[in-house]
Amino acid sequence: MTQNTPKILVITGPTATGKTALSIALAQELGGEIVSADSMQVYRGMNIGTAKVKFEEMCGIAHHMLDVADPCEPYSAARYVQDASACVDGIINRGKLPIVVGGTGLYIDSLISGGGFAGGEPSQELRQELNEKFEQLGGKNLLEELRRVDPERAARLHPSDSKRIVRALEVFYATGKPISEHDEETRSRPPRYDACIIALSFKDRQDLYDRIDSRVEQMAAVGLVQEVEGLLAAGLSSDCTAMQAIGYKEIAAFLDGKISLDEAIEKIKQESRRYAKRQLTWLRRNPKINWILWDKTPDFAGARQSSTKFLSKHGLE
RNA sequence: GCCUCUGUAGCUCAGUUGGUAGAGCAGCGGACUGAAAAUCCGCGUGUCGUUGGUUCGAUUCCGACCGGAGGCA
Repeated sequence: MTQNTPKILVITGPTATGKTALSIALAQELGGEIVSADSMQVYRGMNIGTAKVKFEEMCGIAHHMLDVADPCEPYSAARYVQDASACVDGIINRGKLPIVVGGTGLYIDSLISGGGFAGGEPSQELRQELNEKFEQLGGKNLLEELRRVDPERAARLHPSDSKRIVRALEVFYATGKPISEHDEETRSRPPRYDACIIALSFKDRQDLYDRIDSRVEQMAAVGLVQEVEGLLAAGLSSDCTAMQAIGYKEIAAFLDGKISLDEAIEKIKQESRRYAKRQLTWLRRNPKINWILWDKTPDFAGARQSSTKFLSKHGLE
């Protein structure tokens, strides 16, 4: 890492662990601005179901990377890196501390690491063509096709992993270069930022799950159904990326008469718990993370103290 | 009170003509580089209600008891 790699603070962790509240407290204390790292909070109008910070809660702290896309347009990790790095650089130029906060691990890692993504703008036509081919010929055959041009990547993928097989082929056909080669090259570049990463979670998994469950109840109580209704009325359809969001697809199924509201809410809770588990799996492999583990309930005063400690250890503040 | 059915994994249940058991869902672990709140992979976690009896051996057969459901009174 070179001497002048800009330093940033990252606050992450699974859903419903208090990232928003801690980030605002730290931004006030340290003179920071917040850059969201959440793949669903980028969409306008998706507020309740994504637990987006409310204006009153911001306490005057500048927030970036919220509401930057229309729910019907496809957003992506690559676009995120482009947009968010511009925000981070702007904050640094203003002499303030960038605080990246969110739970989308791929977005955060991609932002910090120096590499870009393979190929240029992905072609929707090519991708759709490959998706159809996957449907028709099956994963085994497509994986074989990939093996001929990129044996290294093919060896790592399971025949059922449609998204990754399709993407790997897409990159090869668009650029003539195997994605594995590209990834190797990009991984060796120096990181874009020198990040002090703090992750929040609970000591006891059950406490995390209880909190997720009650937050979902809250969302339902303050109008999640109406929010989804409004989005659907405005033209959001199930093939939009935004409709992959937990909370939205289930309520849409309810509004469609496929399941009851109770079933939808139970499903949202369960999917959120599973999502939190996947987030933990992602985070646990990163040895650089400084963990703050809540005992039953968040202790923000204590968290601010340990955060300051982590930051100074990192040469920040 | 009597009769019938029932009790097996967290849940719903299958099964063993007697050799200590397996599915789905839930759960847990993992992967992840332009869809990532997506996508994908792996893993049975068990006093077979309790207690006696028969048996080399009982979750399985028999008895009693306890819990649950239904029926007759």
